[in-house]
Amino acid sequence: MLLEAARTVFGERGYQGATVAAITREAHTAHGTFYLYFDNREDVFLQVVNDLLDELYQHSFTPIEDLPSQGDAGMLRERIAAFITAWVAHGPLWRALLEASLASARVQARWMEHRRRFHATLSERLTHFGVELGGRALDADTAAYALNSMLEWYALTGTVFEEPRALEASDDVIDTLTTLWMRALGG
Amino acid sequence: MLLEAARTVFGERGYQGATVAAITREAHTAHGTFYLYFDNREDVFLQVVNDLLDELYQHSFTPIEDLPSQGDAGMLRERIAAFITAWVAHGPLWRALLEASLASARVQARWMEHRRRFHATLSERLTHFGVELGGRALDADTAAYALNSMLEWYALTGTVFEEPRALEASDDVIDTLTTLWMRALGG
Amino acid sequence: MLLEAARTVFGERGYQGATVAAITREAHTAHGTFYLYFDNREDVFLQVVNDLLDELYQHSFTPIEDLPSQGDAGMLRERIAAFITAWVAHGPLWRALLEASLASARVQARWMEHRRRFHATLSERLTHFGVELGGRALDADTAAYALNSMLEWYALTGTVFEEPRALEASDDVIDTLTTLWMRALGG
Amino acid sequence: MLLEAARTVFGERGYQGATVAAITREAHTAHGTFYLYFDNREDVFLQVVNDLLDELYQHSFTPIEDLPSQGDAGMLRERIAAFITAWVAHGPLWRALLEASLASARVQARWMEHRRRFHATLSERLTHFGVELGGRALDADTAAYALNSMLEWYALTGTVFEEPRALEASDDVIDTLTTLWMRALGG
DNA sequence: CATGAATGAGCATTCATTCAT
DNA sequence: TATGAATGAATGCTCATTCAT
Repeated sequence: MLLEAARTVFGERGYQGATVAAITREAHTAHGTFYLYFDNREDVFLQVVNDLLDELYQHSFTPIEDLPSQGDAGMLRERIAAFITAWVAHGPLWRALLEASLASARVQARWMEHRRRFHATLSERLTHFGVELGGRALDADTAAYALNSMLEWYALTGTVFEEPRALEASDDVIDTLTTLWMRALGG
Repeated sequence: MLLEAARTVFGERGYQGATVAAITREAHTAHGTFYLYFDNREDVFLQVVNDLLDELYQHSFTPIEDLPSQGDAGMLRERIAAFITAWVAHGPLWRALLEASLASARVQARWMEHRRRFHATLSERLTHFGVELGGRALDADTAAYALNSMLEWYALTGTVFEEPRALEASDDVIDTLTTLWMRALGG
Repeated sequence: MLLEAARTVFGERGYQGATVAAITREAHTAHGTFYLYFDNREDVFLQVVNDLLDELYQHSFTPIEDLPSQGDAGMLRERIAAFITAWVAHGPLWRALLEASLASARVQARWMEHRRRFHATLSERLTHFGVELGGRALDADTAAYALNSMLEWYALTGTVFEEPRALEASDDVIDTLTTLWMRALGG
Repeated sequence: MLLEAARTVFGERGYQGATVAAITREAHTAHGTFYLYFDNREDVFLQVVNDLLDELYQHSFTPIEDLPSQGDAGMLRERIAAFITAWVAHGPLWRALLEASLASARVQARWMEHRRRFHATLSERLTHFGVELGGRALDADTAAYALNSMLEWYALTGTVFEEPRALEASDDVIDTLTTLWMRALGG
């Protein structure tokens, strides 16, 4: 099937390297068949990453119910573990997503939709629990954005830049990231 | 001069969009002249970003002498401000760097060299000051990597994804990022 | 019905622009169904224009019984009006006919058959009434061909080239064309 | 040279049939060389027909100084002969022009510019000499347009539709066309 | 050192036509 | 009769790279 073939090829050759010819070759179909199902590479890529984005941002990171404290750090740890694991599991495709986001405004927009929804949720939580910065209130939006950036880039650089450290979701890594979050939020 | 022209063009059109023809046009030289000085686009790009990387990782972020505490948070704040400012100042070129890193292993390697040297320094500091996680020692490498990821991705997404939040280095943003660092490090 | 759909599509998109897919889409039939009824685009176009050509050359321009004179210019005027009106009524299809005639020898041949029959009739009339040129006899064939060319191209350019002048069959236009004919024929 | 090769190929294969590959093959150059000199087929065609259009409408048909009368029909005859000869000489290219005008708005516009300038000149002449229609003034614009249409379509159909009658500019043909003009104008 | 014309491989896209169901 | 998925040839266009001058 073409969608699966596309997924394979995007994983193997990235976004720019995935030609329509390569996809149809992988799928054992004629070149023209591709255009029966997709408008172009951008279109097929959007279909490929759509599920992935849903899984990452909706399933693995549902709203945090309670401000994490030293006591119930367990829930936060779980989310972080799920997030990192999801990235590690589909590394090559995330790399392709990054590439595609630099080449296609539509792909970028799709990704950003998901990210923003997640930030909004997170920011809301931080605001609700009144995280403080010294005496002043911590800018919840910025904090949410920054903490998410930490996870995202940690995960992305693992595959994208082949940083061995970030290539697997070991317990030590999860522990450290969780602790950083907890402390940053004043837990 | 060709190198300057290349810098301009990479800034305007990104890495993939920067053709040799565009660079020579900008430099008012003949197309063939390009190949007297550079092997190809990858080569010229490496020369263009070299200075930038030096500036970012060596100048703006020299080793931190003391573990930041609430009292002398000033120094940390300064470094963070310098880091973010450096990214914001050359946004389009960093975007091009990201693009290039996905297309060229050599560009990626060059960037990673700089990053790793910085991580090593930071990790060393954290180890030296014995940052603790609960009773166990915090994994200094991972923590250094994660905290830097936070800054880097915060800065990158500003230009790359046109996230308005991260497009300027406002005082509020610097404050928040500094606080997150301080707390994460147990300050 | 496919034939009607084809007529619509040829009118809307011209000959070259009318794809088999567009015709079957318009007809709400499957793509393959087209080939049950027609060999290809040329074939269906021939069927579409056949009626049109009959109408134009046989109905609107039946033989002229008498040499027009200033007195009974009425009949000639009527024919000319009918001819111009027929072209104006189906402008887009005539445009398609012109296109098709340049792409397909068979379409061209079909059109020419009709034109030649008309010319023959007209030429015969001119010969019969002994139209003279100075002292010598006017070349009836050439005259018939030229006068018909005048009308045809006047009508065609209206739609084909969007010459506003020739887009409607106003009384003034008909008058002028009639007068030119009458005088040319020595009436 | 590419322009000459293009001219040859347009003559041999028409507008639609003239692929860039055919032109470069004829010119013994690489495919890409074409795009060094032209933007696309439309562009090269415009350059090919530009001279032709100038020649036809400016040189062969300069303004008529005096209303032709039976006496000085010579000048009118000369113009008509020149016009018909010009068409006959480059038949295949005019055919291509007709094709191109149906496919490209820019080509059409270029042709129409020339035609309109010619019509304006002719119409002006007719007005100046006060050609009359019965008692009323003949619509000079329409008459000029129609008489030109006669010549144009006579000439075009010769090559385009391989009407043997119109394939050469014989004396008899020129005589007849001249007479038709003279009479139509009331000479 | 500098030029810029020429190259040609590479890729996306369209569409008439076929054929198994 | 009708379907519509599949085919693959054909074509336009880009651009890194070479090389004779």
